[in-house]
Amino acid sequence: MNSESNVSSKPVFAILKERGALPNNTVAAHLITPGAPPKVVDLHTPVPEDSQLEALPATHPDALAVIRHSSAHVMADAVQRLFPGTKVAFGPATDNGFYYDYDKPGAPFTDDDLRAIEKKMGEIVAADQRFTREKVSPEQAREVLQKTNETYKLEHLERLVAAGEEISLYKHGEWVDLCEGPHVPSTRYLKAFQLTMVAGAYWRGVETNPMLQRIYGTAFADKKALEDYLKQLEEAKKRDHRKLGKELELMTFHPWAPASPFFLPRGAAIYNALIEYVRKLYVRFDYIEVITPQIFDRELFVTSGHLPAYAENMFLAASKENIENVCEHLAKVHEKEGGKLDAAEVEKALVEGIRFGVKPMNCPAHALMFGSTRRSYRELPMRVADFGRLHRFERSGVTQGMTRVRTFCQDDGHIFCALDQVQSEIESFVDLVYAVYKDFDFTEVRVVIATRPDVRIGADEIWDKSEKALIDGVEAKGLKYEIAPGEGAFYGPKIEFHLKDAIGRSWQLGTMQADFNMAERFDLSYVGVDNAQHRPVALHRAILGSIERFFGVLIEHVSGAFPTWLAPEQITLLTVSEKFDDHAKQVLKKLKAAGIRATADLSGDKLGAKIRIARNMRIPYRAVVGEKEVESGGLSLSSRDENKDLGMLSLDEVIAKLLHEGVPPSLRAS
RNA sequence: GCCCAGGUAGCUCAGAGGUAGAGCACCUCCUUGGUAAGGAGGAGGUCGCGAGUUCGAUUCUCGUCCUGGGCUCCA
Repeated sequence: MNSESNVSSKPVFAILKERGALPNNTVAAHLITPGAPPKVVDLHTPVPEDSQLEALPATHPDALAVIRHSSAHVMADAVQRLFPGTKVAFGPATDNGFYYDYDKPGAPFTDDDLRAIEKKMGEIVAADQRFTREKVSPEQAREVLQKTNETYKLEHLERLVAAGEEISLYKHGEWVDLCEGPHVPSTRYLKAFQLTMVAGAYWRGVETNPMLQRIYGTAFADKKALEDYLKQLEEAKKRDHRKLGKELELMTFHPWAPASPFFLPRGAAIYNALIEYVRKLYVRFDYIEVITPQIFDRELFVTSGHLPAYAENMFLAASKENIENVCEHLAKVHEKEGGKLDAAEVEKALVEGIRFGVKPMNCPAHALMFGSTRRSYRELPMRVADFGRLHRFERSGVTQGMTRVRTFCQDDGHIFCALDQVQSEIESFVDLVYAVYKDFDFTEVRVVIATRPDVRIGADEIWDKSEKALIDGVEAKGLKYEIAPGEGAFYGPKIEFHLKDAIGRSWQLGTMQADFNMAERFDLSYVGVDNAQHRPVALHRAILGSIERFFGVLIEHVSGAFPTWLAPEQITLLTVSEKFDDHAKQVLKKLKAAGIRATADLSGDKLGAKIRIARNMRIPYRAVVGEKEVESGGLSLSSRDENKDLGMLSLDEVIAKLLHEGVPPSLRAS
């Protein structure tokens, strides 16, 4: 932006036009600098005449972001026309649309308001107002924003000035915004938009800041693309694990256990199959499984650092005796202080008097086990697995179906190893994770490295070492990754493996965390080859993450149609009439004896109805039992996945087929 | 926790200041039917919970719990 060129500058559209490279649907352009990612510029921005440029059609993803950002401006314009006195804050494009945050005096926006705003936006679009960019001095910007009393924008301006950023104003019609752009040439280019919802959002996302009203919208290059997107959203809703979980009788919830799933028999079958799958892997990957307590003396959590670094997320537990002791203590203080008690005193008494904590993580228990006896370097790396149930108090507004719950089980494990074993443990864990995700047909895995948070334990040198170990490990495997600054756990940085749900929200499932703190806090050691004491390193890791969350994401991934190896019912027998019930019962017995999860529909329904029910329940195989089957001793099989009739198969063939498909792909014989 | 929207039968949902309705599921009976819903009848609700306004509240008001969408946080 500040490169001095001796070539004269011209607006982008003029240059492209001269070169005959400006198609009709162009909304912006890429300014290409060798060795750097292309920069999106608007068509009226002057650039050096010899610039390398590429016209962006409306359908290009980068152009879409421009369209959406411009839509946000037009929405803000419409809002301020309809609701004078409303201030604007931030209004960016997002992955699926755009939003703008408003400080609106009086009542929040209603759905009717949204429709009115859309209508006003339509008028602004029809007026074909040009977007213009103006490079200004901080003083000029200040003057404009003070005149319009845009206090949020003024605050932001001062940050930009402090950071030494170039300041620009964008204008369409009479509406001005502090904005770096780029934008479409004119409002007429906004052909398909829709406002979707209102939500509260804190100014700058900080909870102590005032809450603003955020209006979300979406915009596309044309009406058809918008309709396709809305249709896709509808489809995604059908796959929602909360809806399917209810329909397929997988789980249920009760207000008396908020955010805590009950697994119904069918859900429990899948849940157990997932754990069985991981257990088999543990045999192959040299893990040892342990079972640890649920409730601990608070001393454990003081030692581990969970109190106070994680206290807000913990359930504390007390015996009746604990509470009586606290009450007695407080009663005495109350008497001595002449009837006065201050809140701090009460809190102190409570926190100290409530003796127990419910574990939110397994690691402290594993540390105790490691420390329970003298350890040798020969035992390392020691890979300790635990399917213990964890409880975390999640704030009421953040829980969500199965993907964010208050009680869950992780395929958790801690690897105690020597410093020089860290790298290879990280690398082999990455291999393990990818092998597992492949079995579930998850291909879009996002890798994030989360670094030190503000609230943390341990010295900065230790954090430097931990973060480097993770980055080295991921790079050694040649994986692409993003850095999430400040997102690490309080005891160490994390590699996170993210997968998307039906609605496109990204969830962390697998994780590996390097922890140089825990061994220190629990004073863990092992005897080395040199006969001296050494500190082990602890690696926290989970593959599926929490079984609950993984289950939720998996339901959506397969739309409730679980592969045969996970399906709660692998095959169901459908009798043509009651006359064949006895035969069906015999076949059922044989299937079950062979280890197949089979059921039979002996209801009075007609065959067509039974088929419909079985299909709706997404059962992998349906077998019809009638006259022909009784005579031949076989089964007429049809497949959910191939969606076709497989014809008459002998019972042995059916059993062989189901046993084969009954194991995860990576464990099958052939 | 904060902002917004919800909570009516097991499920999906309609309804309205005068003590509730549909479809599916469930129960009984008829039908014994060969590849996506055969028929008839029946039972089932303190309209999330608690207060207030009212002659009367499931409907209006307030509080509370739960769910959903965001903000924020995490597996």
